[in-house]
Amino acid sequence: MDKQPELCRVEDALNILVGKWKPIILLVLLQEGTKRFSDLKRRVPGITQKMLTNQLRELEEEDIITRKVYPQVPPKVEYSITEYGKTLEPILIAMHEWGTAHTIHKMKKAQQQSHQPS
Amino acid sequence: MDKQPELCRVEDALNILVGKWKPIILLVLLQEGTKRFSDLKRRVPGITQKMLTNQLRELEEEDIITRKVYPQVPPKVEYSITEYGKTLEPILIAMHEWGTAHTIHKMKKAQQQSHQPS
DNA sequence: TCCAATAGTATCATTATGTATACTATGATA
DNA sequence: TATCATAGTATACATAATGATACTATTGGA
Repeated sequence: MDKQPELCRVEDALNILVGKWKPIILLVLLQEGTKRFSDLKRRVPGITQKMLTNQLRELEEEDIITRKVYPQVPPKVEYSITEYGKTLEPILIAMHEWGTAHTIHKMKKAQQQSHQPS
Repeated sequence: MDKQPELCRVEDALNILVGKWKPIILLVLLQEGTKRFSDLKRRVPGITQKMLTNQLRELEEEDIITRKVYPQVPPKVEYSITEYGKTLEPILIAMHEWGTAHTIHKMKKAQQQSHQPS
């Protein structure tokens, strides 16, 4: 009856980390602290306003970041990691390390193949 | 000039872990060992043959799993985690634990909101 | 001769995700 | 009065990911 739902909890972490832009947004906020919208946009080259807004809203919805609006003109909005969001840091770092090692792994594999053609 | 490429290595781990089905496929293979195609299909409810094939091919391409074909009729193909693939286990487990905690976090939040309506 | 079983492909439809571009509000400043 | 800046929203469009369904090859057995 019960289809091993416990195996699928990984998805919950994944859904927060994925989206082409979330990891880098989170790493920037973790490593560099609170940032305003336009600073984030500059810090994440290539992202469109729509996607940045979109990803920030999703992260806010999950309590990973907070959004603070200053009632000024021109507008000022600051985004920060929450304490809860900081609990993701070990995963982010583990993934970052694995990702780096994996990039090297792939380079080595590609080299071997160029030395030993089929 | 250089746009902090090191921040994006997370993506490499992510690209292997994501796809709606990869985490559960990997967890099944890690926890239950070698499995044939049809067993995996049964073990991952809801996946289509196309997606299972697709995800397995991508994992194989990255050296995370191996594919062993037995020249029989009807065909028999076995999939296993590689030693290299096993290096993903800590991340998978960390994500699984975080995901479980996060599910609880969301439940509590939902409860609070039902007790304190706006 | 026809069917069953396994491990797939092939084709098309649907959704999700991402991009491009234009547009808005406000008040300070030129 | 026109222009700038910020933090968006709205709209249309393009591409990629996923899903549903039907189909294939092989050969031992009914």
